[in-house]
Amino acid sequence: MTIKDVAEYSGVSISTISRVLNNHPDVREEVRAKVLKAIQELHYVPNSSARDLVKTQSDAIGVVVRGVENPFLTSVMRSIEEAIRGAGYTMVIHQIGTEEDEVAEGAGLVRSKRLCGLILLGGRFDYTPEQTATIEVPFVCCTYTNSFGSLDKNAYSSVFIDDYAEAYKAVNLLIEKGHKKIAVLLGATDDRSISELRYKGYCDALRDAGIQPDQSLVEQTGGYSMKNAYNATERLLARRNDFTALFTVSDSMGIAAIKALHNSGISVPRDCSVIAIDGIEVSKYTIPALTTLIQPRKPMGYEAVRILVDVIKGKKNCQLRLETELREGETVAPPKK
Amino acid sequence: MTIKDVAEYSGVSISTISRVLNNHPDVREEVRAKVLKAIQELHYVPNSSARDLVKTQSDAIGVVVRGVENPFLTSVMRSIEEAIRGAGYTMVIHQIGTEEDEVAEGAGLVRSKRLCGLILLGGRFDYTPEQTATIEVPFVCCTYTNSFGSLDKNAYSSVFIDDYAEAYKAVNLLIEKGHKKIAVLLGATDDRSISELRYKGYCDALRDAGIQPDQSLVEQTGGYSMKNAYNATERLLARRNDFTALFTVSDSMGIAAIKALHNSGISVPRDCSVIAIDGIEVSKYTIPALTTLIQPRKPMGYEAVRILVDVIKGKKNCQLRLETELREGETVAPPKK
DNA sequence: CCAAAAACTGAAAACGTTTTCAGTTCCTCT
DNA sequence: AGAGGAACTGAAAACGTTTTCAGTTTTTGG
Repeated sequence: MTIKDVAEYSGVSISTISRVLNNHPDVREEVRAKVLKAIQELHYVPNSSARDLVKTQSDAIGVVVRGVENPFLTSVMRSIEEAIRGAGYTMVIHQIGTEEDEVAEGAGLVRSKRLCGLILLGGRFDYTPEQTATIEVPFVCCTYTNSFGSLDKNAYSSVFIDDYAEAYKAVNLLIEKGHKKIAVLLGATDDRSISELRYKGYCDALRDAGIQPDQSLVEQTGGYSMKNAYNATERLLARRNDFTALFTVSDSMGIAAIKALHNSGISVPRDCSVIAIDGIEVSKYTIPALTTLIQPRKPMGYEAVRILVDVIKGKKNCQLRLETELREGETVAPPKK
Repeated sequence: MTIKDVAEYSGVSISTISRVLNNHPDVREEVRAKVLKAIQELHYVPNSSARDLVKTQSDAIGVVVRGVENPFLTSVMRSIEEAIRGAGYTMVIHQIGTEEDEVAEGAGLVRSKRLCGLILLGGRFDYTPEQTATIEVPFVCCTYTNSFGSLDKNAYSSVFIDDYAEAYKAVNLLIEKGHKKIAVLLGATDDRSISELRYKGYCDALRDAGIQPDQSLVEQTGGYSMKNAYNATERLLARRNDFTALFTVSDSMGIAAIKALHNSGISVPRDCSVIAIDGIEVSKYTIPALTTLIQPRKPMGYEAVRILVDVIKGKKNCQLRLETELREGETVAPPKK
């Protein structure tokens, strides 16, 4: 069942069928109707391989995602899929492990699958111009800080939150409640810029409040899994048990930390407040419900795709910063005195 | 950069390059080495559109997933992606809404993207022979009961758990602890077979213990979201508040139900025990940790892909039943007095 | 009513592979 | 040394589209 069959069936040439399929204006309304009817009746479906071949590009958008163990990213992925499908494209997905591969794998995908665009989801983003040049199609970096450092703004697009400012906001909220000994759970050591920036936000919030940051209140989880966060909290507790509040860089980490605190007989928020960043669904239903800065997951995905499609269609690259919104849960309270 | 360039560069014909690329035996070792070197040096990447066109099939496996709001499915999806990538295929993903579309959308995908196989993830599975015939490639149904009813066993493959037996197991566990008034939270009304079968398992477990099932202890959530489950629990509580245990058909629902119970002043497990089916990561870290029957998520995804690839390569269809494993959490206790 | 423009249509080339078929070269065995 | 076969290679067709270019029909304006 090819375009040729449709042509014969409806008594016009192959070219006309193709024109109808691609909404070219040069087709008489009458002919168009006839062709559409034929397509219907024959249950014809165009062969996208053939189309891609001549167009030298497919309608597939690649999504390279790093750190799928974080449910927050899964959630963004879902909205990306919706948006991609809504825009008439196809989504090809690719999870990756270590960060270094990210660009390289993405570039490989683009070349072999003739992708028309790429979304890099979940990693840091401070690639070199050489690295980004290997990606030959428009791409959007989604979630997490955009480090504008080495790259020409017009070379890429991104949708992101300001990790520094959001961390500052979260920690400041704890300070406003009266907390002074505030611990922090940072992510993997390999996602430099995110942890670095959020750590910087944490430190600056403390300093601006006249509190000297204390290294022994800082713990690296070494990965975004809940298990890692649980263990990190135990390490932290083994070292210090006098902090009255804890800031974690993801909701998952926050939930695991609360469990670890609980298992050590520390009640949240009575003995220790907890605040996180992400705003995943489940953290509304934990006991106590997590207080967190909600990242706009849906908009993040939608905007990433919208921007990508725009750039594919010829518009300029663009960088979009989104803001979090506080969701007051039940894990933040003033410190006991 | 095409195969032609590689041919010229290495001084052999196009056909030979193709043979090297496809590991045909008829190439002298010396020539093969020369060609591979050329490919390396030119950074040649084959154009899969062209390849797919002549092969009349791509290397893409479609995954049609229904009910992504359930984190359990997301988790299976991840293992599917890993397996697909590991087997050298590409994953094309497609979320769908209502069940009726499932087969139709899948079939459409197959035809237009020339998929070489399909995985139907998360829905019930009692399609008619006519429906399945529209899918022209091998496919595997993954997760949830296989209703062998109308279909020839050789027409499809599946990886599933026995919803009836697992529900029976869960409820029986509560009965063994001494519970008699056991409520149940069922899923959406439109996923007939799953809810039906799990409901049947629930009823039979009760009857076998000499307890008459009671309609007023049964509540439909009308969807797998946590919000739905929370609301359903409130409806249930408005009607009855004398049940001592609750069985929910997913972990997410269990977590939301516990929150609803908690907010009504009912403590789990002191006043009410809860057991669920799924075994997602986060339910280990809730307070209290959820007692649940773990579905083997990783094996489920891996096996689905393994079977699919086998069938693509010519093996017979196969139906694989997996078993759950109990994870003792902190939400099940004997009833008060 | 004619010329020119506009609207529409078809033939054929092109996209980059795989694969068949027909060689050609190189062994191996008598 | 020559025949027969094995091993290897290349030319060309085919896959199903899109698109260019040229041709035909229809419409418009004078």
